[in-house]
Amino acid sequence: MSETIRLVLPNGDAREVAAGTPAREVVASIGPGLLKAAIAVAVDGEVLDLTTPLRAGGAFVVLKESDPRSLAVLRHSGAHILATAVRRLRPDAKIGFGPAIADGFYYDFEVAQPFTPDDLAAFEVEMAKVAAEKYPFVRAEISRAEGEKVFADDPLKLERLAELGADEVISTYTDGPFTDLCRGPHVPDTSYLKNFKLLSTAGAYWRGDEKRQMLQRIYATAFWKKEELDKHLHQLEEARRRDHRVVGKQLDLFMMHHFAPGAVFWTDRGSTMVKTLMEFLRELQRDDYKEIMTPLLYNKGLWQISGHWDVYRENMFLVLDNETQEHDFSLKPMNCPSHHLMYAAKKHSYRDLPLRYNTYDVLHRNEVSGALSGLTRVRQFQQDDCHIYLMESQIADEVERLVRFITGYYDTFGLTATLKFATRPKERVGSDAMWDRAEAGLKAALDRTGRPYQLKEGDGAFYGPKIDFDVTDSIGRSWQLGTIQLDYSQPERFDLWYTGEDNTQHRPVLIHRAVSGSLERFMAILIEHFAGAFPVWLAPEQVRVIPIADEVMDNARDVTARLKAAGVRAVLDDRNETLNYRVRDGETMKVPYMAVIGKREAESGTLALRERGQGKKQDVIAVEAFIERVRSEIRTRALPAQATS
RNA sequence: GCUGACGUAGCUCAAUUGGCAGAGCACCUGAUUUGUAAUCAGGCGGUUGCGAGUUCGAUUCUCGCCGUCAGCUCCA
Repeated sequence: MSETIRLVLPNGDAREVAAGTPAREVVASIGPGLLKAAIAVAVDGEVLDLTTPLRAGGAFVVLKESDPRSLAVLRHSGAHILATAVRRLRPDAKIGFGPAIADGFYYDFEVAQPFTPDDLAAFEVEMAKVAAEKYPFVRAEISRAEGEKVFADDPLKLERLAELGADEVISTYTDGPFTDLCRGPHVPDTSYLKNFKLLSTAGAYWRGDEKRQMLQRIYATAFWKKEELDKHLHQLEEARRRDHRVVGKQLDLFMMHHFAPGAVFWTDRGSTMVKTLMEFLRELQRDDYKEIMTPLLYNKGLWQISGHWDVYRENMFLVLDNETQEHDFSLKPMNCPSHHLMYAAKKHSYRDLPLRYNTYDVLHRNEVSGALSGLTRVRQFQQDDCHIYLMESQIADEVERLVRFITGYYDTFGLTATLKFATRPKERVGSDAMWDRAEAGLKAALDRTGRPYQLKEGDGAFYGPKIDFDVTDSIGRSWQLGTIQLDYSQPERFDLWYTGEDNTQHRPVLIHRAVSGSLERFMAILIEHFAGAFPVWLAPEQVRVIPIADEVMDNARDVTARLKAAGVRAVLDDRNETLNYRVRDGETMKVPYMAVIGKREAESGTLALRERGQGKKQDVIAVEAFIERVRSEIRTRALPAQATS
């Protein structure tokens, strides 16, 4: 025990202390003020609490509130305090796991009676008491036998205990009446938890395994500062306010029906938007892509070749063949096999590569009922899908093009993309040499774009490496949208060839590419990203013409007709309602422009323009000038001046 | 699929311990002709998701089905 370890402080100073010295003493030796502010420490990046005996030396950093890692410590302690409170009020609760997660923490309990919202409120009050009682978090390192005694009544903990290796340290943390099997680290005492909120309760399988029992999970969050908590809660509120299911109804974009679960009914307004998105994509792909349309329903023979029949059948809608009385047919869940059939139907020259087939065909995937959610998780959807057949030597150029294409598309919506480069997984097909080439090709292409990207080792598809595009929306949420996947496997399964310069047959390489993911989900993201206040080019109704009184109706009709003739989606609001009523309705429907026409405007060939979100501010401008302005905004796909809320 | 909550007019929501199912908005009709976020009056609108059961009587209680929502990955 007389061994000493060496700790190097951020300023370069070093401390030699006896192994086993609690971190607290080291911090205190640096300065008493620092000890007060310290939440935890990190040794070579490993976060430890102040009571932990230091066993190894290394870079020594004291974590204060300002360090993001300390927030995870607070939240983890919050989970223990939650369990402490629950145990007081529901002594029968068996404890599961209670980790910190991205935006807060949770704790899983096994209880005979599920928690109610009233329970949650009571737990929250009790947690505040536990915090006020200021119990220190006391770490203890114990033997397996002791552990079995301490957790004799907690079968879930015993299960975890039994899994711990013989050489692992078994530690517990105690705050007042509650002891948990826990690796730590924790804040010094329960009073550190001041700003927290219990959010929701839901079932969660023990160990995430659907074969195991269902536990009751309580989700919560905590922050150091009240303002941060309030901001977080406000953002949750904002997300609810923008919920595409609510906004979609308000703006009359789509509906769902229980006779077609997981499928979307687009209204004329919603379908106008979807068509506008497709037109935009078509324009971008006009020159270099071949848009094709292929069948939706296929004999299982196709799926046996593709491998879907074995590994994906659960997710496919099987269709009964009336003649054989067998489920010999299936709606397609993906486009690639159909595209391969089309490719294979002809001889291809190397001169024709890269050959890019793109489509908007409808796909069906039989998601389990509990997975469905609004437009973001559906059973029937359209992908802006593309399959590119090319020579290996063309990969780098092609991928570079695709990255520019996809990020450029997102830029149009003001969505910021983060790239993730996913490399070979453990389970994979193909030789190492093939993977070396594929990964090198993708990487070279990525580097050439100059875009930063994250490396996700081992996260690739089984048939090839891929680039995923994560997009951040206007309120900071992240969505996985586009993907570029290299595939050496399907060209073999489908026995695809091209004739090379040397007049022999070669295997093409395949790239799968999607930009929006599904158009349905992309619509959901756009609705929430813009909170329904779409850019003019995308808005289902671009201009609403509002005549003040019947005497100017003819003029208003004429202006509407001129707008329509200029390609503007204009609607005449000739309802027998007050001006105020119609202006309010236009604002509620988030129409970008309202063109109000009274006697003065009709006589002078102008209109009084009211812009969405600009309140009373109004410009009186000539009709022609306005038409030009709107056309220009449509043509340039201009974004709203600010993210309208 | 599993756990829990929920399902009342087109929409948002009411309806005391089981006792005639309501309101606002929307829609229709009429009046009003409006200068920038809801004009007034009248009217239409429901097998309370569907189907059983208990009961004199069910929106309410029980069961089954359908659907919606949250969650079921973030490793003591």
